[in-house]
Amino acid sequence: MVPKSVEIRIHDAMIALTAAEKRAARALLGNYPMLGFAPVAEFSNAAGTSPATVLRFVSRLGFASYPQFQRALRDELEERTKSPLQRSHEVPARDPDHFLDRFFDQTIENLRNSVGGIPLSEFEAACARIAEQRTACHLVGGRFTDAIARYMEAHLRLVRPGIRRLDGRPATRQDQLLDIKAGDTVLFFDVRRYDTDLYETAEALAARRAFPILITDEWISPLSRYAKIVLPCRISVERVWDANTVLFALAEAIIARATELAWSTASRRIGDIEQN
Amino acid sequence: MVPKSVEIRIHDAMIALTAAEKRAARALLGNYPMLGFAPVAEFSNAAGTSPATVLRFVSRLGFASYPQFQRALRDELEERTKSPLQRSHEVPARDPDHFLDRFFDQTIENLRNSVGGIPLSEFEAACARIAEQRTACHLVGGRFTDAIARYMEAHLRLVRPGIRRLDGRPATRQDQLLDIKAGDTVLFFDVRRYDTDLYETAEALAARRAFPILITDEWISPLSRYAKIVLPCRISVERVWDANTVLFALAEAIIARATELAWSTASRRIGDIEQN
DNA sequence: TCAATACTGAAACGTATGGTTCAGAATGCG
DNA sequence: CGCATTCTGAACCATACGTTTCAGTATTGA
Repeated sequence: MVPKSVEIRIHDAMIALTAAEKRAARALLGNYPMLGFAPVAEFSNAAGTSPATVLRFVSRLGFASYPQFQRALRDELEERTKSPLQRSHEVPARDPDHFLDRFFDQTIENLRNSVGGIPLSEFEAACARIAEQRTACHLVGGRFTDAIARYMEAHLRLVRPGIRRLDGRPATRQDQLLDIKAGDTVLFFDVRRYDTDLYETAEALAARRAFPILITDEWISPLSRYAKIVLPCRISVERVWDANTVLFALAEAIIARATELAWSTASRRIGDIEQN
Repeated sequence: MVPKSVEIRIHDAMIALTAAEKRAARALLGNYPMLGFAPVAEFSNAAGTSPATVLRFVSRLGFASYPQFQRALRDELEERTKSPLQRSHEVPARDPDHFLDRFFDQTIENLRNSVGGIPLSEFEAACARIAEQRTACHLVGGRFTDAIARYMEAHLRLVRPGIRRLDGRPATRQDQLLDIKAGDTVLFFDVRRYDTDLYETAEALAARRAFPILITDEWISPLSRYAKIVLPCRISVERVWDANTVLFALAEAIIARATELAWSTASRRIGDIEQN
């Protein structure tokens, strides 16, 4: 029988490990396999536990001694670097049908497909617009996507002044609309089970000559009617759930790109804040 | 000055090495860097020379001792595996250098790597715990991750009763702690620039016998000390930004799985809500 | 061919490292 | 709440490991 990979051994054993031993396991997985080449004392230090526990951990993995464990790591590493595809940090093959793996695979698939559906020029234009500081920038999300709007708000506030997030409640929204000026950028998140309230909001904004950008799903929110820029994402997962991870990823990409574009001011603001 | 790679040092030194030392050098280059992790005796054996020669060889490379040489190898390996390499299996991208594509590629890579680092048993245990309705479930996020906590809150509220999100401000947090009972689940999000406030919170919770679950980054928040379950994610993007998309994806996976597990009640609750 | 020099590995040494024990702390159960 | 059990790390021990020494061997130049 081929000896099992150390990584797999850890996963298998994980459930039976004690608290301190788990810390050791995590530390090792955290920078695998390098930490295993360190002396026990350093390992235990990095894991925040005692050398004794590390030794127990190693023995639970089925190794007779620490050196033997290290040798296994070395052999494994050798095996890996010799194999045709340099699969330096590949997923250890385990049950490919497990929920988590399937879910992540699907998410990855969505990300892939989404990239293709987003025109680069649109993406660039959106980022440029958001980095543009002469006009204010407003963020609006729906029931679930509001969280994404908040995330973006928290980041963009570091980058530039004039960031606002519109509150979710339709009642207060009317008031907030008053602050939006002609030329202001408004970034909408709207996905399936499209929010009908938003529809009115968008209409009002169009009348005010704002610049609406829409991030939506593959079925495209009716808001697109009013949007100057539309960025569609693939969100369905196995036809059961809709997953907003792709929206989130896109939000992060926009944040990152806008930060680049507005770097001259962003760096100053960030610097100021870090000092406190 | 940045320390030179060991490999380069060897090449530089090669010309000045003696015959037996060259054998050592070749052996090391021959299966680099694994042989360097072996004890001196084994190294010398593999190189067909004596331990003394290996030591001399190492010292010629400019290292003060064999352990120091090994540490350099480890650091180097670490550096290498952390860099954004291995993008062989990818979308036939149009402009592969464009920001958006690169960003998504990196995110995909992070998702891939993250799956490997999360033990299924831990993931399952966390979901089961969150689906468990006899105890309350509290969510806590940091500066940016608070948005993710909110997202999760919005979903889990549909699934089961007893969901609460702790407010970010340390002042109000004290009051909120009072509501947490022994056995309650507390889900923390904590990534780099770890929130020191959270640390105290976690300590207090541990004293109250709550059940802390931690979602963190590859460097593992110090909170892990108190956590019963730790789910680490890969978040670094090209060493410049940290991206929380993976955290978000994990949050969604947990939501989805917990929904499955608690389906009997979840379906009823969702049905009730949809009717309105 | 011989002498001077450099190289090499066997053996001896001291230390840092892995391993073990045990008392105290934490945990879980009745 | 208190007992039994398990877990944990401090202190200790044995030894394997890196290191040094030194005598023997090869190499080079005269």
